[in-house]
Amino acid sequence: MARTDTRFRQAHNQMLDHLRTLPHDAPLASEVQFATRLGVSRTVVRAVMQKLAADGILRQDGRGKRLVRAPRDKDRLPLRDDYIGRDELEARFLDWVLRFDVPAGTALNITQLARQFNVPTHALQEFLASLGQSGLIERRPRGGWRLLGFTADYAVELSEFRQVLELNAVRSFAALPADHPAWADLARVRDEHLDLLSRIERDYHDFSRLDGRFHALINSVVQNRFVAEFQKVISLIFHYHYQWDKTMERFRNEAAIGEHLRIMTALEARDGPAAEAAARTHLATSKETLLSSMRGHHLA
Amino acid sequence: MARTDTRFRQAHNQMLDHLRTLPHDAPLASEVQFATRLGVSRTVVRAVMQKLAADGILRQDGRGKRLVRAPRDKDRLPLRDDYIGRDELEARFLDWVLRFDVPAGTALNITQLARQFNVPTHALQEFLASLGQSGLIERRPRGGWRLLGFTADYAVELSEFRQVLELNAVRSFAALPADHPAWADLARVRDEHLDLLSRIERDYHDFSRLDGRFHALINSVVQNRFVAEFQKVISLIFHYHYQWDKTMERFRNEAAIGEHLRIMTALEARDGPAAEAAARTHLATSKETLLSSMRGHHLA
DNA sequence: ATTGTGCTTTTAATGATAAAAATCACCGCT
DNA sequence: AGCGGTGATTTTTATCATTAAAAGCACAAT
Repeated sequence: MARTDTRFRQAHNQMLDHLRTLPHDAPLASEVQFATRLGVSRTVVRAVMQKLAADGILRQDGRGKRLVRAPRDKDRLPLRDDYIGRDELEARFLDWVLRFDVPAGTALNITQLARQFNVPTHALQEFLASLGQSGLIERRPRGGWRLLGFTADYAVELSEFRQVLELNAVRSFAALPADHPAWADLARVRDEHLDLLSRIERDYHDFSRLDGRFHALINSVVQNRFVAEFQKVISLIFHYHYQWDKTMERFRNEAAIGEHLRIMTALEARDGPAAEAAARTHLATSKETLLSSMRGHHLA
Repeated sequence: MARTDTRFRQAHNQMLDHLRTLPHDAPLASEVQFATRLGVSRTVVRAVMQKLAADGILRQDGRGKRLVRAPRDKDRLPLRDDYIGRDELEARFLDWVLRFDVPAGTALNITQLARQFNVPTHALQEFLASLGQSGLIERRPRGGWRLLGFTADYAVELSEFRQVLELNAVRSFAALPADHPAWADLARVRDEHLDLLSRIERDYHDFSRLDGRFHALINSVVQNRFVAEFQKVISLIFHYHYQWDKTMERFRNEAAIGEHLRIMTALEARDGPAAEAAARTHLATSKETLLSSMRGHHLA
């Protein structure tokens, strides 16, 4: 077969919902209006109209379209469980790779993966291609894909790259003019750190999100699409690993809060070099945590 | 139809070439040996063998395969002009985008582009997806692709990103131990600069390649797959723009050689800060050149 | 002039299909 | 038994025809 008619079915059902709100024998809006309202092309609207006319729900002659009878529940078209979207696919794929510790060098099987993730093979192909630049995946010369895998090497290089980007961001941050809105954000995030620190015993789990916000803030002062793109990969991977390594979690998080605070204090004092040094320390810790988490997971 | 049989045809012709070197009635090697020699799977070898047997060129019963008659020229299978490879596609695509100055926001037409570049639609899809991270291209929500375009913004951000990476590389370079092989490479590249400078009047065109080698050398000391990946994009784009902006080319190149030499002198003196400063100057010039080249091209 | 509809053309997502690779099963020889 | 080979079968992936959806065109009605 070809394209799914999911769009048609959804539009059809939405149209039923709309018709139900209308009084009997009411005149209907134009095709273009419906098209924009439902977010589909006019072709789909026309197909829906025709179906509805055939089912005796409305009558159409030219532009004089009218409601004939109220739609019933059995008029709805069932829609098969749809394919998952791109973001969902990304999440599931990374989860699979990282959680099951797929060995480096594994040849990926498109068909099998496509079934596993419930996507058409094409979508998977495209997804893998888009992952190409992240260095996790490689195209085999004679077709097929190979998972390069999330190795220790990879983690080291990722951390170093992260360090390059983030130290640069810290330097830029320290040089911001006093009236830049980022300073207000920084004060807010600092308070959140202090707040979390006061109740760390109980809520140490909340650190992961705060960590994400902190690094996002630091990097936000560098307006650069390439940096932003990589930041996505980086935060994704670090985020995933934080989820597992539960050893010493409370301790690690408390220490990390301290390191964050030192960076922020130095920044607020406009002391660039001190901020850079503090950031360097923090990133080193972060790298160590990532590596040890990998070692632990690998032995498991 | 399905997969092309290009592989089969190529293997077939290669096999003919091989058979021609053999004496009459000679016994042939095993299928596996041919498979590895021709770089294809055994299935293809068998298909070729069968065809050759059907054409009366060889006789096969079990493992006793023998040459029956020498192959003639008309036994060769014609192979239709094959699809172009990935690198070729990349080159052509960038050439198209940059040279024809395709306006930002243009919706790309897969089918048309596939015809234009002589690739199957699928290959193009995959290529566009792989370009996703480069920020030149965007997936439209309801299918299709949009060219974000090579705008001034893009050039600025690319240059800044390049600066972050390359300054980091320069710092690493200055800190290398004295016995690192990169120092020898540096001396060689420096001599090449001096050499080109002495004959700049005539050979100023040769600078583009030397420039590429210089920056590649600087970045080679950072062993990082992410850096390497981006370096590819960066050098590609800068390379393309160098090709057009012919204004003042001789002057620009001479000046650039001087800037390169200053960086190298500082490096050889192990003066990190001086090298960084020189690199900063050079990258600023480079950025200006790129921007002005774009302005010139845009008005044309 | 604007808004709407009927009809046609174009485009891209999907599944079927065939080529190629990988795997299995078995044989003959040492 | 173990190695090197062939025959047959089973995946697996690149390509293409097909169809839903979008875009475009011409004209009618207000």
